Amino acid sequence: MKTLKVPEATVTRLSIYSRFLERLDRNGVITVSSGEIAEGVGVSPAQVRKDLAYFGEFGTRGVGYNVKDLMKYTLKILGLDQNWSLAIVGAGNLGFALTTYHGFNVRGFYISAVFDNDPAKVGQKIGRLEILSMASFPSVAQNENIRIGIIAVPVRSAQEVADIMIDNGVLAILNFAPVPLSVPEHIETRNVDMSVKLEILTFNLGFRAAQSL
Amino acid sequence: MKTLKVPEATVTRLSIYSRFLERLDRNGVITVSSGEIAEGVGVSPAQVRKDLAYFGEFGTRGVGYNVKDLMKYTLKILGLDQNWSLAIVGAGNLGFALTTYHGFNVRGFYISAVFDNDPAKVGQKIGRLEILSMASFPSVAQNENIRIGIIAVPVRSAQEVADIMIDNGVLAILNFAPVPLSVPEHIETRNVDMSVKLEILTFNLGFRAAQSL
DNA sequence: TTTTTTTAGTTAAACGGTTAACAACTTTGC
DNA sequence: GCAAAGTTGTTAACCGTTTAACTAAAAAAA
Repeated sequence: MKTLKVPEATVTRLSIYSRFLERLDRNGVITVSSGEIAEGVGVSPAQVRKDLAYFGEFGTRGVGYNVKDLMKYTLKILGLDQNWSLAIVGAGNLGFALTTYHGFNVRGFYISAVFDNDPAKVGQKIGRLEILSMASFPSVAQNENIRIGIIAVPVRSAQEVADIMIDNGVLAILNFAPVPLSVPEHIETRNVDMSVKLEILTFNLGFRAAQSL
Repeated sequence: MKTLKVPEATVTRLSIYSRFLERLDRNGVITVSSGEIAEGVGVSPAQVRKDLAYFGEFGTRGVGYNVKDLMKYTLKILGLDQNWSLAIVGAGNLGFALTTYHGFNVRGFYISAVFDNDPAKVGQKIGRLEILSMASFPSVAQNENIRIGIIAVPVRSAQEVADIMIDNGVLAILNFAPVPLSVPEHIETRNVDMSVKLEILTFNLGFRAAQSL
């Protein structure tokens, strides 16, 4: 099979296009051009076409793209034509927010379980979910077929949690702890580092100020 | 002044180096080499040296870098040698989590105020902070010298909130709503899109599965 | 004191992603 | 039915980042 390498930036944009297409579809839009998508999400039309070209031909020359079709294609490409069981580890404020975050539940993701090792938290409920002890992670992960884990624990526990996840069949980890995880090659991880983004902002504020001296 | 263009990826890594250096410093490490930093954060030694070279010469050949000094330099470069007043708008679960998130308070950031327009929330407290109505944003932003805003409201309100922030002197916005903000050129914005990261994971899971067929 | 080892800083090459131009195709208007 | 306008898919040039190799300098060893 031809191994076409898709830039991660393309996947990121694809996710954004997909969301934009959902919005268009909800608004009853039938057809959209690369230029309109570009305008809507803040990139160039060429970029939109190039990104889509990695995966096939979805449009009609002279016409554009059928919104509903392209939306379905993008969801399929992103692996969102199936449901993914998530487990969140860490039921602090962030874990709580993630568990109740509606954005996850609308695009193929389903939070199956929430774990925390604080005895004071175990047994409490977040919505429909009871906070479970990490001791039950293996059985729950198996029963619920959990392939994706979300880490919302402090830095000091993050690696340990990742190891447990991986030992129990988790293939991909979204890590909110500001520390790089050490994982086997076949495990996918991405960090959501809010502080880094914030520091890019302060860098730019200071840098610009310095340049305008 | 010579306008050296620093790649955003470099700034991102600088933030990560900086945090790693803090950890080394806490552990009493005096000197560190580019190779050790690289090892610690998962990049190449050449990358570390190249990144630092954008800003000056901080090391000693044959020796390495003084941890404390390099830590201070990176903090300075990132604009973290001063305190930044933040305002969070949106006191839902995410806003609550961000307000209580300790990671922000340790690196030059200080949350000065939390806003929400839900009358049921206004007046309630999150730790030391009372949730304020958006009506008070202008005066508070001025009094507290707020230059950075964090948006933790639903998509439908995000742009409106951004506009209010910008009208009241905010120069940089960290946006947690999964929608691109439309802002004047001189305003810095970055999105923290948790769903996009999650969808990169599912893409990679599916993509790899397809390739191994 | 000289040589070897270590490591930063610099330069150039390789790589990858973005941009822009163009060819192919569809629809619309005349 | 033909020409013009619109829009995609593709190719190639451009640009920027990363990687790697090299040079310079310091420390350690001989």
